[in-house]
Amino acid sequence: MPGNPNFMAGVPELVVLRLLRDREMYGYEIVQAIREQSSDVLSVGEGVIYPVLHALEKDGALKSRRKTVAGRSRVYYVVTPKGLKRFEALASDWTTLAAAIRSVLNGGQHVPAV
Amino acid sequence: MPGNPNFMAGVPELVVLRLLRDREMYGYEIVQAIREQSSDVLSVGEGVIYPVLHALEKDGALKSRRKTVAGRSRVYYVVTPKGLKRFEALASDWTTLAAAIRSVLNGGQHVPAV
DNA sequence: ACGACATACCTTGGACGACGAGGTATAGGC
DNA sequence: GCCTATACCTCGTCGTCCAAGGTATGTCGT
Repeated sequence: MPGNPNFMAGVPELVVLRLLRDREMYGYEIVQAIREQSSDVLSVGEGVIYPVLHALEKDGALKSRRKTVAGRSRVYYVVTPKGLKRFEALASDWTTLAAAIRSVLNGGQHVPAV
Repeated sequence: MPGNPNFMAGVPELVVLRLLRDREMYGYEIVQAIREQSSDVLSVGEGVIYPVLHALEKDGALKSRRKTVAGRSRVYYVVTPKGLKRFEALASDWTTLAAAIRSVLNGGQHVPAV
């Protein structure tokens, strides 16, 4: 059957998990944090982030709670242990992948470990 | 309208152009070269490569010629100047992107320009 | 001679992620 | 009162990737 885990996909998910690993955040905040922390290179809009958050929560990787701050109702997310494991797996995959591509770009030589 | 250039896409294209920059190659050979040069991390099958080759040729980034080697009929591809420019643009984009993601993974510090 | 395998090309159908656009609601500044 | 920013969300679309399958021909073992 067709429809395989696209080897390139899942970057938004990875980034979201990374941000939430540090502290609890809400969707709107995450969108801007990604923009800022990547110096505007990554522009992952709300149309991407909210579905990712919902999917991660449904999967048990995140937990949410409503909080009202400064008269604003927000949905804050925190990473669960399961989410942390998932982050570590994704981060590892990404590192391997990026190294492999770099390796090809450099002419097929082996890239020495850091 | 929806349907934007997916910011993550184009890795197969990038890799194909990189390989062909060194020497002319044919599809079947490219598939295996990617596997080997990436130590099996990148497994980009024929179903990906052939369409990419056709699209690049149609775009004027590659030129093909049939050649028969050792009783085998093959379609060899070479990069055109246009293809070279395209490769350089893609490679630059990829480098920027990978740095941005790495930056976020490392905690949002600024990555100095290359 | 014949089957099995590797080489070499190609197309099709579909899954999935990413995306822009749009829709709702409230708070604060002018 | 109005506009903008904040904050949430969903829908439809689209591009990309992918496995599976199909064709053809050369080589090797038996």
